[in-house]
Amino acid sequence: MPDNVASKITDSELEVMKLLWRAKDALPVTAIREELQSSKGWEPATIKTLISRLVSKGVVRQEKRNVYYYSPVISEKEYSSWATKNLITRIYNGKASDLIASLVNSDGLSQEDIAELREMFKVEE
Amino acid sequence: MPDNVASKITDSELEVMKLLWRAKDALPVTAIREELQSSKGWEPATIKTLISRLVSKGVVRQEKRNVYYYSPVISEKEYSSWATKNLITRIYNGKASDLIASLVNSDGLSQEDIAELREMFKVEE
DNA sequence: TATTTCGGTTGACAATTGTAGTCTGTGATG
DNA sequence: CATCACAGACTACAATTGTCAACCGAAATA
Repeated sequence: MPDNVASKITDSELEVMKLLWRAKDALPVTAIREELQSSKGWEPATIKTLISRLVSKGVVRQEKRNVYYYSPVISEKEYSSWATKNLITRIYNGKASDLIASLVNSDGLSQEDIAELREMFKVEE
Repeated sequence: MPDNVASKITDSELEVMKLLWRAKDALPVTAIREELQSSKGWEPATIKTLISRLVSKGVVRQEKRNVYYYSPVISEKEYSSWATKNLITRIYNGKASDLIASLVNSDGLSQEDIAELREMFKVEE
């Protein structure tokens, strides 16, 4: 998750990553194409480009079988926590609690979220 | 804060915004240049470009005096809460509490942060 | 007033991103 | 076996981004 890796996952590429993360196993292009073609309306060429770029960026691995099978090199958790820390660094001066305060003060939390958070931060030790 | 506005503030541009947010009043290029030239090592030309782009994007306003004075159209709070919600939508499936859970599970929070959060989510009613 | 300085505008240029077409070889199918 | 479909590699191309230079007119200064 160094900057030079995860930061380079672009919006479109992220859609591919999400699909790979959802899959438990490596996927052939066929499967990737099938899903993204209908869900995103992308041409097969577009999907192939995105996959290649992810491979060159080193965030997707390809295993040779009959045909290449693709799987993520970085996990969704790694990526999302990296992206979150990145946001905190960039716009909350590194203070995670500022981020959360901002959520609280800008109606960014649903009742449900709040309930879960109460649970999460209950003093339990 | 509509997508089409805030989403277009790029990394370099954000540095300019931060400076404008810090200033209580509108600033002339001189002031902006002075600060960013040393802090960021940018050429005056670069700084002028960034300002112009922010103006065309509608996130910075220019007031004509002897010389233009620049001030932010969107506040830092608006921007940061927009950016946060954007992150939540893009990578946490819209669940703010997932973001926070990710912070908790990835050592993204200092002891201090946690203390503040306990305070924040204490069941108080 | 002649000269210097610099704000504002325009242009530039490489790298990245979003989106897609082409070509070639090989495995699937008739 | 002949043909087809498609995976993979390469090319394309406009828009955006990061950086900056050049020019022009006005303000400051000598």
